[in-house]
Amino acid sequence: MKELNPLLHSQLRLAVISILMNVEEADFVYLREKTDSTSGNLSVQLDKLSSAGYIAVEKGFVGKKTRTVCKITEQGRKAFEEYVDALKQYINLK
Amino acid sequence: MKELNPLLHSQLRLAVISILMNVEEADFVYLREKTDSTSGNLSVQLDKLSSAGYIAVEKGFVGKKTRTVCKITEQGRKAFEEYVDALKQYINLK
DNA sequence: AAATTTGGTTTATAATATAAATCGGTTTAA
DNA sequence: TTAAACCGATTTATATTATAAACCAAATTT
Repeated sequence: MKELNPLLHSQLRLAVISILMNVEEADFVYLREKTDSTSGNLSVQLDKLSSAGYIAVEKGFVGKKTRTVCKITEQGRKAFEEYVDALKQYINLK
Repeated sequence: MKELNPLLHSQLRLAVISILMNVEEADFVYLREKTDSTSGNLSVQLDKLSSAGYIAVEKGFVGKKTRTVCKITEQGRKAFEEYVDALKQYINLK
């Protein structure tokens, strides 16, 4: 049985990647709301995804307020697709 | 986003349940080989599945040797199906 | 200008997964 | 026989992970 990439096999990180697969980009606040997570948890998990090269994180400003924007990378896309592929072995999709 | 039942969202437990979904029953040694896990790890995870009522574990003998046989329960089946259902939200299947 | 809110990071704690050590019994080989 | 190696499995110790609590700097509100 194929292994399930542990970086993606985590509810919050998977949710983030899943969202980022379907949008051009998403900011911190949006991700926090969509995933219904705490800022601390999200921050940590974004760091992990970013360190792995699965997402790109850019910090900027909107007016005077900071804004952290995330985008999935090509590597991230690939990892996600492989993860889904491995998962199919477990959940036996028709 | 629906939550992913943490009891099933674990590589080894998911593998076990996935196997048990497709066979009438399976013994400890078979599960250990199929999942390529250690006895210790498997034993712990079977306990958790069993305590949750997701599998039924029976200890018996084959000749003089002990044999631990596992079967998925109705509850386990249901939990697995719900898990797969929730997962679909994340992996966006066509 | 104090209090509150916003966007986020750091750090402490709780939960989890995993492997190492151990156990009761069996078979094998001396 | 009996000691060594082996088998099926459990217990326990350790490493890893996830999560929330506490915190921080800047902005906004009162």
